[in-house]
Amino acid sequence: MDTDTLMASFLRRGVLWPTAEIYGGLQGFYDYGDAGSSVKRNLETAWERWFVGLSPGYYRIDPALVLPESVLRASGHLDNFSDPLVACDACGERFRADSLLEEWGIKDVEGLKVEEIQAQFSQSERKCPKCGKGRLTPPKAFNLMFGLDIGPEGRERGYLRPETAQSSYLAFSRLWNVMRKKLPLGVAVVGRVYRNEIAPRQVLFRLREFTQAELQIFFDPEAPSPSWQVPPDARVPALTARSRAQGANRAEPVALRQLVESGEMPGFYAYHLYMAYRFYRDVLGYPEGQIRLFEKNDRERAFYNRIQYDIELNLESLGGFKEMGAVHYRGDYDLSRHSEGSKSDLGVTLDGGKHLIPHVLELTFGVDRNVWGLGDVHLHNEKDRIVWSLPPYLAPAVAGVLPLIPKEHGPIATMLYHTLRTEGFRVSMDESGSIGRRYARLDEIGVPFAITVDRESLSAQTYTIRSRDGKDQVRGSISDILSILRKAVVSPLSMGNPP
RNA sequence: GCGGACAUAGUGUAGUGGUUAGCACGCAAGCUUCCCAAGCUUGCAACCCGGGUUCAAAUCCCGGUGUCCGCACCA
Repeated sequence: MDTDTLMASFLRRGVLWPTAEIYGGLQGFYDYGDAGSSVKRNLETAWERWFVGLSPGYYRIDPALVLPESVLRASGHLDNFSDPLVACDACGERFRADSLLEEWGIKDVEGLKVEEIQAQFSQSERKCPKCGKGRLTPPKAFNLMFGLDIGPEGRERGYLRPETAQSSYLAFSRLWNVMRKKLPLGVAVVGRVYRNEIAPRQVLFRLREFTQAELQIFFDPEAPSPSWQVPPDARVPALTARSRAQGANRAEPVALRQLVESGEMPGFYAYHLYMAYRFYRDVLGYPEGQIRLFEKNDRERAFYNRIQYDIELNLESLGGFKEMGAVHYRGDYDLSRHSEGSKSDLGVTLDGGKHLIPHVLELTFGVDRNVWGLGDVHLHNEKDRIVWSLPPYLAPAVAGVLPLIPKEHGPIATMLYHTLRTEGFRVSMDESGSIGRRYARLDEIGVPFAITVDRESLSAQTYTIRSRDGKDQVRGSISDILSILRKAVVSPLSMGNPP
C-alpha cells in the first residue's frame, strides 16, 4: 500500500491524525482515534501475550516516564545520546564533530565525552570540508532527550525516558526479590518514550513520542534455560553480517539450529530471535517473504551489543526494508553500569553460591511502526472497496451490528449489540446509509464480521453474519454467532508457548 | 538542521489578481430499499497561520507552521 492511499484512508476513518492539528500540527506527534487506538492496544496485548507467555519467569511492569539525570548518566545516554554538531559559518553546512575528528585521523573518538570533543576541536584550525572557506563553529551538543526541571524550584534535573529498557534495569533488584530469586527473569514494558529527533518523518516511523514494547531478559549465560531451544527445522530469512561481508544483499533461509551447533550464535539468542520472527509472521501476519532478519556488523551496532539482529519488514509505502524491532545481546553492560552508577551491587548469588552479574537479552519493538506496517501490509485497494485484512484479534472491533432497515430492525439490533457487548465482544453498530455502504465502512477499518438484522431476525431470531474477507454470508442464531466470533478472536496459534 | 517541492470542505481535487471558490466521493435529514458505497429530494462542509503589495489576494511577496523528497541524523 502506498503512503498517500494509506494516509488518506487513516484520516478518512479517523485511525490517526496529527497532534494539535487545528493549530497546524506538531512535528513528530500523532494522535490515534477510535480505530487506531484499538488496533494499537490489540497489538500491544498480542505482543504481551506472546512474549510474556514465553516463560513463567517473564513479568510485566509499568514504570514512570520520567527518569532522574543520574540514571541517564550511568546508562551513557547523557554522553552518547547526543550528537556534537558543528556548523560552517560560511555555507551553513552542519557536521558531526566526532565524524570530522575521525576523518582527520584522531583516534578513539568513540569513547570521547562531549567536553573532550570540544577540546580536540578547539585545537584544530580546519576549514569547512564542504566549501573549504568557512570556519567551523565550536561543537554544540544536541541531546536527543527531552529535559525536565522537576519540582517548584526546578532543582532536580530529569528527562523523559528515551527508551523503556532503563526502567527494567532499575527494577531488577526489586524484581529479583519479589519474583523469588530465579534466573532467567524477564521484564516486559509497553510504554511511551521520547526522543527529540532532528527530522521526524514518514508519519509513524520517526516520531518524537512513540510507544515501545520491550522485553529485557536477565539470565546466566553459562546456564540458560533448558526450554530455550529452537525447533530442529526452524528456518528464518536472514541476512547475516558474514554473508553481507561476502557481498550478499538478499536474505536467505537459514537453519537456526545449525548456527547454534556451529557456534555462530548462542542457543538463547537463536531461540528468542526465532520467537520474535514468529511474532511478526504468525501473530501480525506479515508475509514470510517480506520479513528479514538483518544482522548488524561490528561497525553498525552499538558497542555494548554483542549480537544484534534487526527484524525488518519490506514496506511499499517506505520503499524497502525497515526496522520494526530488534534483538540485542547486551551482555552485562547494563547492570554493571547501574551497579557503578547507583553504588549498589546488582550482582546476584544463585542457589549453589554462584555469584554473577546477569546478562541481558533485549527484545525491542516499535509499536507505532507496526501499526503503520499493519496498514501497509494488510490494507488492500480492491476494485470496488478498500479492505483492511487485519488478523481478527487485532481488528478494532470483531463485528458491526447492522439493522437492514433501521426503522424496522433497529430495536432488535440494539438488543443484539448489547448482548454481544455483555458477552465481552468489541462490537459497533451502524444504522446510517445503505447496507452496502455500511459493509464498506467496516471493511476499511478491518472489522472482520458484519451481523445483519433482517425480517427473519424478527420471526426466527436468526441473523446473517458476513465475513469481511470473502463477503460471504451465513445465517445463524445468537449462539451460532457467538461461537463464530469466539473462534475469530482467538489467535489461530496458541498465544503463549508455541507447540 | 540544510536544500527542493507542496499546503483549497472529512477524503481526493479544480481554480494564474475581481468566481455566490467548482467537481467527485463523503457526511446529515427525508423518501425508497430485505443485503454489498444503488436511486430521488434537501442540506452540511474548505482557501494552514501571520504580515505585506494592491482599489481588490486562494492566486503575488516575506515570515512562521506542517507534509513529502534528497542530504545529514536514527545512541
